[in-house]
Amino acid sequence: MKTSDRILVAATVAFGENGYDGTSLDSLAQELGIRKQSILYHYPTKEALLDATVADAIQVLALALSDAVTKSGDGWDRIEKMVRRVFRLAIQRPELLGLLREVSRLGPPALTKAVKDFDPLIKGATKWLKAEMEKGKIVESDPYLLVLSMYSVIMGAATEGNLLEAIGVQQTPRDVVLRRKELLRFLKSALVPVPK
Amino acid sequence: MKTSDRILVAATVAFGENGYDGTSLDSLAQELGIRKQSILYHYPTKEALLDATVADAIQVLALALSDAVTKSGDGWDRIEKMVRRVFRLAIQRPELLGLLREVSRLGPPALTKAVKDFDPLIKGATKWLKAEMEKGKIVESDPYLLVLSMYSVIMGAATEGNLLEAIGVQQTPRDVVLRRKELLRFLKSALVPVPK
DNA sequence: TCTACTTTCTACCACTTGGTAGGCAATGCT
DNA sequence: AGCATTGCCTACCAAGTGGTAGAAAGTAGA
Repeated sequence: MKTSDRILVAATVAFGENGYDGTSLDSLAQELGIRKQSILYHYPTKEALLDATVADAIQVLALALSDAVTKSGDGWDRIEKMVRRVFRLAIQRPELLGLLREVSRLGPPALTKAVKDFDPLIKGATKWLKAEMEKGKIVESDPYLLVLSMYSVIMGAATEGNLLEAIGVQQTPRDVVLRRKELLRFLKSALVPVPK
Repeated sequence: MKTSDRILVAATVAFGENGYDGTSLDSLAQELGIRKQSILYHYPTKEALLDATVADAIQVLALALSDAVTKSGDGWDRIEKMVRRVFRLAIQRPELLGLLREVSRLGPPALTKAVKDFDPLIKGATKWLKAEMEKGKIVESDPYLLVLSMYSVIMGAATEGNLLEAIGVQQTPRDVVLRRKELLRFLKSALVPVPK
């Protein structure tokens, strides 16, 4: 693995879990067994490193989502597959979603760039939801607000490992499955029209 | 207002918006027009200051919730009033919820203490939900998971001001009301049993 | 082998961090 | 008045911050 990629991965984990301000280039370098100046060779500033991790995280997320889209039908089936896919990502690489949340807290300029990368995804989802609503497969409502609601639900459920641990909630795979199931029931009852 | 209280308020805002690591005692002091050492007189360490802000935030939140409880009936009415109350808090003092989210990211030891303060609230809510389920006023499901789901939904909706702003979503009072309405519809369809 | 280029390193630097030591004025009690 | 306590201050400090300058080591092509 190339050094620049190793740095990227380690930085994503560190920024996602300890926050941007909570991560020093020195500690990052130590973790990687290199000097801080080697990091600054590949990424000229700490902020540039952050931008790179965010762009990468969004790309990974977009890939996962488009993968779920191609492998799903329409209506509720697609939403369910997307949620499952994101949950899998949240389990395999929790730092990715943590990083995105961190960026939204940091605000501009990092957030502005991130949103630019993310916008096509949101636009696509909104358009698709609108079409599904017209077909009667999804409950009529503001699709934009719906995307945002779903985003926050999924993000919340996927990034609360720390909190759950502190509360004393078990974190076995079985429990994660249960929580995902509950979340899906939640979403389904809110999105799927009641057959008359 | 006592200096120690002024420090507490300013620290809550700063920790909630810029994060714990993103807030320096110097900048905090400058904002208040005092010296850093005056802060350290009232709160011996930065961590002690954090603990104080968290304890205060939880107390405010608990008060708001118990207020909503006393002014509400049962079943869905109570949930709706609680959500409205939390939303009002999120608009008036967004830093409070931001701080709680920050603490859950920071992990122990701050999180451990916070959870200890928070636990009675969760326990109470769980117990109440259970009773309502038995009365058939709320959909049957794991009350514990339900509390957590609701927590993340509300928290997400309430703390995403930054993100919405970056996306370009309007933030006028009217828009906030719309989002709250959408969230309530979301929760209601998931929680209230369909009358047969 | 010489040379050009890439990569990583050592050596610094100015600045900021949380925290200590101790002084000094105001306040209130005896 | 004398005196202790409270509250805020100045003066420091050791450690850590992101970042610069430039040397050394490897690598590949001529």
